[in-house]
Amino acid sequence: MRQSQLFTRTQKDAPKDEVSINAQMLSRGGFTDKLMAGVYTYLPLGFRALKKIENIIREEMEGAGGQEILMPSLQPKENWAVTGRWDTMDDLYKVADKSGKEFALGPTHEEIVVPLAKKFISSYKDLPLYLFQIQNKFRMELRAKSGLLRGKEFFMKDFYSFHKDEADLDAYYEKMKTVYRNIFEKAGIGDITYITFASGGSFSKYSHEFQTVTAAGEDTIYLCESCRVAVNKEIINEQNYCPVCGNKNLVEKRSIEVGNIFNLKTRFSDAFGLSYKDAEGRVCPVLMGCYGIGLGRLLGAIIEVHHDEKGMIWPEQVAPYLTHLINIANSRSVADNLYDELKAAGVEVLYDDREGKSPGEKFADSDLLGMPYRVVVSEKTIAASKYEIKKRAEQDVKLADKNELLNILRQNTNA
RNA sequence: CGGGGUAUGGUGUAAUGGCAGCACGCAUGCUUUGGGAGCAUGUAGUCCCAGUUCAAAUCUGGGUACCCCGACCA
Repeated sequence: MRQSQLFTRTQKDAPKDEVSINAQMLSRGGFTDKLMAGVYTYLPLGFRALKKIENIIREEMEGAGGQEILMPSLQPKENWAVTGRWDTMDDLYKVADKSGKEFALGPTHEEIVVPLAKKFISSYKDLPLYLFQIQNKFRMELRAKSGLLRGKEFFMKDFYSFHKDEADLDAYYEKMKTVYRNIFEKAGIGDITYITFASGGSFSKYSHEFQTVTAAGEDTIYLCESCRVAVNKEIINEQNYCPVCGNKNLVEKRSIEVGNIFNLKTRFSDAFGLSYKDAEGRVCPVLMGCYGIGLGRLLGAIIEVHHDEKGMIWPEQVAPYLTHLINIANSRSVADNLYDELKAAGVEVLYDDREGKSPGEKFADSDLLGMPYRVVVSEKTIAASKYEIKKRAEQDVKLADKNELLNILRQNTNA
């Protein structure tokens, strides 16, 4: 992408109504635009990062046997009346049409996916079944805050598993813990994201959250540093020691909940009468698990964790572009050629081809936007027949000829 | 939903009752090019509705929006 053609430009100052690091940097970098409190537009750079996250998640969900579907956001009241959540879920957006018929804007999709599954599940041979979607959710947050971390409309992956018995559900639930670990590892926050025991509701002792430790978090967890698991503050009164090793010396940390997995058992299949016939012809309830990740929140969490005073520092797998190519030479011809060659080699590159900008301004923009690699073409590099390459996260600058450059960038290209 | 705060060009800000100013951005021209360039000429603003006053960005009332703390948060 030629930066001279890019829809957005950077801003020197953050808008005064954004306080959180992620919102300030996303706004300054032109990654997102706030429409209203808790509701953001993803602009080209932000949308690319979101898509990178989406692709990581999709790959892992498909690897876990998930089949992707897309369910509606506009949902009939009747489905929510069946589970009782029309009246009890107080962050449910309710809308009505001209005739007075009422609808919910989906905050989650158990009320839709269970009746849907009922149309196709009738035998033990149909189980297990794994369905997921990546889609906008709506929740009436009375106090949206912290940029992308808590919104009224947000992009979420929700995954639902259907099982014939508890053993199968439990085994799959354990498997999903590993799948989730992989996702957060790829997203660049694996080392500071901890599986956390949280309230399990009425059907199981615990649910499990994936909590990323950062001062910007709004959750409080108690971490067992040796087991690398945590306990959410919400259950610390019942569970004040490590559930794995019994350690009582837990360390209090602030954290962001980037994922949650939940054992639903028969909570929703009972409500909708979702059952199957076993090999003996007996009617049995289907057991369910659900597994969520907020993509926007994850994106915000990545920035909260990976930034410095100059800007964002994107992990390679979620960066909008791998490389930021900057021309500060008098002519664009050398940089133009390199841009074409990088693209031809499959390297994702944002090319600062803008005229009339000072080098300082281009470097400052590059630091703000935070692509993993910066490649500079200048009079000095042209004279040396080299290119300058620098990692955003590191100070060292090195000169490389074209082959070296392509090798470095290619080995980080997952194309 | 309780409490607190804020609202001035696209962004950040100044002006406490008396000419709405500055910086960045943007536009045009010339110069400039390794860490947020220079000069010149332009562009663009007082959240909304009432009220007080000779006069309101400024005072009063109402509304709206946004931010922060708390509550809430399958």
